[in-house]
Amino acid sequence: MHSNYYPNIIEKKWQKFWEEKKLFSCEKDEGKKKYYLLEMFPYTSGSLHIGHIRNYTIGDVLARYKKMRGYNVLHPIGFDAFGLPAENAAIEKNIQPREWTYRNINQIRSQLKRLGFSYDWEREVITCDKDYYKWNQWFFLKLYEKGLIYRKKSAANWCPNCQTVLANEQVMNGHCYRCGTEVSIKKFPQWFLKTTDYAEELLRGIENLEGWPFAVKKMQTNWIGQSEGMEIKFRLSDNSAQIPVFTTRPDTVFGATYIVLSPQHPLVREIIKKKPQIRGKVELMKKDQLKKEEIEKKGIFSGFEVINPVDQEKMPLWIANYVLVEYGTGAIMAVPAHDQRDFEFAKKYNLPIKVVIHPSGSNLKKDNIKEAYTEEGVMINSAQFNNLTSEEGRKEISKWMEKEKIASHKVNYKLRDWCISRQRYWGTPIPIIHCKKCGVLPVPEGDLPVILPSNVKITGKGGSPLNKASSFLDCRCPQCGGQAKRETDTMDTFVDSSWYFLRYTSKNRGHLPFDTREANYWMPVDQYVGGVEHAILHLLYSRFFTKALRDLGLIQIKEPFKKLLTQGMVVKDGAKMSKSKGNVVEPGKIIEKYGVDALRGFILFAAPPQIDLEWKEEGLEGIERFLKRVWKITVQWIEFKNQKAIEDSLFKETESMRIYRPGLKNEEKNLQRIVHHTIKKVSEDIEKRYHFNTALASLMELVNFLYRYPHKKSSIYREALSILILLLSPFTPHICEELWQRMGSKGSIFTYRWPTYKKEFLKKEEVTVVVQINGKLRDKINVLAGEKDKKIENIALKRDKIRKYTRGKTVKKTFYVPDKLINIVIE
RNA sequence: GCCGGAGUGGCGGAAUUGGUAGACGCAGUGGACUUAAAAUCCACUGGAUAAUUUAUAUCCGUGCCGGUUCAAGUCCGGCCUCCGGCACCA
Repeated sequence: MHSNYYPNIIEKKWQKFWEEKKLFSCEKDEGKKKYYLLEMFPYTSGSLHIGHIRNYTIGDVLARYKKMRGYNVLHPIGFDAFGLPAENAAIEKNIQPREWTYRNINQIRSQLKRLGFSYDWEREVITCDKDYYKWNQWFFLKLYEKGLIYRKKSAANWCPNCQTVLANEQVMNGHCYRCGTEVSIKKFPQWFLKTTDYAEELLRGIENLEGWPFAVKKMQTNWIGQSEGMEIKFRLSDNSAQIPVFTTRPDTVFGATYIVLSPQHPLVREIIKKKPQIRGKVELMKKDQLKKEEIEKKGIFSGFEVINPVDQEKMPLWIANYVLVEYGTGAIMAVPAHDQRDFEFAKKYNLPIKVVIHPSGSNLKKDNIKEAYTEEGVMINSAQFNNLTSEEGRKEISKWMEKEKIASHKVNYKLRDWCISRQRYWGTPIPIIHCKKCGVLPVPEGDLPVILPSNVKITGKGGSPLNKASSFLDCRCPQCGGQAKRETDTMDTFVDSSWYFLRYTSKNRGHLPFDTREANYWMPVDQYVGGVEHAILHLLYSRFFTKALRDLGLIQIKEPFKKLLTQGMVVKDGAKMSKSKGNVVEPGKIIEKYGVDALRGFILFAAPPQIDLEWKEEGLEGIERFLKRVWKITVQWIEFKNQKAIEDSLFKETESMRIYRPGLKNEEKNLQRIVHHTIKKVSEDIEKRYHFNTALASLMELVNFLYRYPHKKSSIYREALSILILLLSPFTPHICEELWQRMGSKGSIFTYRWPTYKKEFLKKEEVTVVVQINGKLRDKINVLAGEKDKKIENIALKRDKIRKYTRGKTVKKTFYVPDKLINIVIE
């Protein structure tokens, strides 16, 4: 046994021990309180970097802590393995995506094991395994049956040279990332999940997510984007068609001076039939609108007129690029006086402006306004609604329009249905068959999984690779038995990650995606830890999936993640660590030099988890120093004792250490108080605030105190030491396990209970009270704790330093904060 | 433009409910140990002024301006800067 601290030796030893003893594998146990801790599983595009390690270290501290608190902890891990990077690697390195992916998985898995995280490896999930993606297909069928999946034409980025679809991140300034050709937009049928069916529930559910960061909830709320208003029916002056429009400002309806259709609005097709001369312009506008950069407003006059149903006024009908077809009704009423966009458009095309809202107390003239007045105000030019405030106007006009049957109340969402089609190889094949005779048919459940063929050539050119794999493509129609073709789209990888947390709950899951009884025991995830970049999509899709699966009767919960912790990035020299910036730190080298515990300690100590972490190697040295100090005082103590004495004195009880004892000497009482204070501080920092940095700081203070403590052979010192090791163990588990065993324990430290503190031992007998004169610190006095304010005042007023200030003045008032501070107000 | 978040020493950060601003650590300075270095240990370490035999004393200080309060990093009003999200959503 070495008397020096060699992290690499002890770390490997205990990692092996934990794995062999299956210390962190868990089973459903109704008699025990469960705790499901989940970290976002790694994407298998390379090896782990410091950011991952930060994520998993945060989770690991919580998992180990909860275990010591007596919870039945589920702490699983897996691999998010489908996706575009594997195809890119296939093209660049001439390697099969599967081979490349599994190589990465093996690499990451061995990294995770070398880091000693407390995972239950028996529950591992790999999303590109057929046993996993089979269930993506199965859910697809179930949701299809329920009418939650449909197919429609939709636009995608298209490279005309490579003849392939591009993901947004493959489009660089409007050009193909591979060949540099200008990217165009192509429309073709794709598969959609009806997330909008759940828009309202997804929105309302946010309110109940008490353990989620406010910022994430806000982002999801904005993303769902609910707005309430009226749908008003305008009609063409020749009565040939109705044009419903959505507005959140029915109070401005008398101010509408023209109506605008999106170029993609269905009515535009009818208009073109009657006015073929605008066809070219409209087609051009449609194309322009699909581009992201387009900002200049452009319009085409349709030649038609529309009647405003509230006053029968006629107004022109325009087609313009600033109206989106996907939102509302694809048409708007334009109120240039009170909407900035309409204002700009009206100015450009010389359209009338009609003021219907005044700022209260001042006048607004249509000829001299420079921008739209979008605030609240008082109504004018609005018939019987004049002189109402805009707020009242909204209510009254809405009521009146509903009565007149010209409008109805409407709630709109920005949230769109989720397009899950990807024209890619490395993903879950969508289980659909296209038959010329029978049409679009789902693959029968018994035929699942539809296996992704291997040895498909990935070239990055000429559409989806599956289109060229005839063994995959050709099949029999499940209905007529004739020749048919398989769907070649694969699923968005976000489908994989929308339910993986359910899969983890069951160990035996051969014939089901997960065991419902297991899922009902373990779910919801009590604590989810991951990057804030997933604040919207992944978390929203998972919430959607959970609700959809609940409606399929597969689970009982409404929300998948009870608490969410979003950790900050790891930065170095002021920039996010990335290969392109050349500031990546190689974790393997750090571990070799300092050990896993020092790396964990640094990550946890340098900043609270929610904020960005600045990588500084000097900081690691500081933690290493601290760990050596812990090592030194413990090993020193062990050397004082013979092994027999250790066994006799220690670890008789598995509950917390005794360190509560009456009749102690002063310095012992001091030690007792500091130990109890540290227990409280560390427990609360972990549990209530995730402030691991301050928890470690208080442990450092305890170590500093123990360093100076004179009676290193006393039993209270031994108890303090063992509590220190227990409190430190979730943060730096390996060194603590080693020291714990050396101190004489037989079992793992993680089978011991977390220490608890007693309030009575937190109290000081003597306290330092700050004396302020008019709020400024002037003196400090040491007094017995719990003294009355009058007594403190008397003592303070007798002090020389204080008399200097009070001489010749009168004391007006004093404020006393018990055992802390007295403020004497003079003159 | 809209919606969030954040600004504290040379640096990372602490101050949890309005009550000693700067815990803990890094870096730095001085000293001990050593033939020497590393390691370790001890002390100091926000700024300014005064004093220095000693102790210290006074003022300033949490992005800026103002307010509330006996007391403000913390609360209120108005700005500035940075970071993140959304963005022609009617």
